[in-house]
Amino acid sequence: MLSMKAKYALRAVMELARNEDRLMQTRAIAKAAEVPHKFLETILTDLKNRGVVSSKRGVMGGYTLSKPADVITIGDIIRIMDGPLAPIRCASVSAYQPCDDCPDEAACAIRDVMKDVRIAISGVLDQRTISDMLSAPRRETDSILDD
Amino acid sequence: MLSMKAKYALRAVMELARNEDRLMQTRAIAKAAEVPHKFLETILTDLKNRGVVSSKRGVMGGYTLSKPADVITIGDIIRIMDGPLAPIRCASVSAYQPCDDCPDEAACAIRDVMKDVRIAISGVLDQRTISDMLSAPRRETDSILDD
DNA sequence: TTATTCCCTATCAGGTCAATAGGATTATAA
DNA sequence: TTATAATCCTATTGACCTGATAGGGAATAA
Repeated sequence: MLSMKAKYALRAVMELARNEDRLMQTRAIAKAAEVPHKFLETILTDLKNRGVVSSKRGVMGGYTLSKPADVITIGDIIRIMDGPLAPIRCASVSAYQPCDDCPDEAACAIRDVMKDVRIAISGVLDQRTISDMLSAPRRETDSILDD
Repeated sequence: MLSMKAKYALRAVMELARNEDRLMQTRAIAKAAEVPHKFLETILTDLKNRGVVSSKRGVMGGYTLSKPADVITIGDIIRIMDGPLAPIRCASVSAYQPCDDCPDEAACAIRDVMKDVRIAISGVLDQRTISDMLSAPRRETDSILDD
């Protein structure tokens, strides 16, 4: 599940990317990205703590991306907001933790499948960068697969 | 995120699959699958309403799968327990719903990526069946991709 | 007719999510 | 040096979701 927070963060970062290196104030970002202003502040704090954006305080202050938009992936942003991509902790690399009700992890078929799901998800989200999203080439990916 | 409920459901269905066509009581399933008994009852009710299992009441009653284990996919079970696989409703086929804060869905890059994620997830979960999980061939799928 | 088993409704505590409030701190411009 | 504009910090809120249990009703085999 993609949280509101992650969705907002993606929109905010895209907005910053559109503004190149110019500082942008929270009010302006909030308006452009349609994110509640106070909520956006907490989001930007998280992004700052994880090195995605930089800030400058005081009059004429604001936020910028701290690295080029083409090295920031969608996966980066979503991990910061929502945590690991893996559907279950025991299938996670960065946040591995065993299930406390699992008698034999090595033989767990569920974990096995979820590892593949994790790979599938990160395969998509770590390929796409913020700059990819800005110059989104309309693809026709409607498939027969259900969800 | 895979909920406890979905995880329990998978284990329960696997247990029923191991028992072939024999009726199995909730207590036995709960013990074998290590699922809290009362919680399991609600899970089995859901599975029954969606045609995955059948039940018989009274003395000597119990549950069985209502179709062969090799036509029940992991995706089936997870959808019943946790809802659509898509990370966001606007990217869902079976449960599509527009974001109420989206000015132009056709131009939404986020939706575009999430559609690909949905395809990636269902690509994994709809290929694996319950019987696949029982005869799990230990694969070496540890990858470099992070999560 | 009784023991066993599934079935139904209701409830619960704890946690997470989305969002806001209210002000402290810092920096610029006048 | 002061007014102002901005980020930053702490705390709180209501609504909803999750995992789980309680208590009994209804069917059925022995």
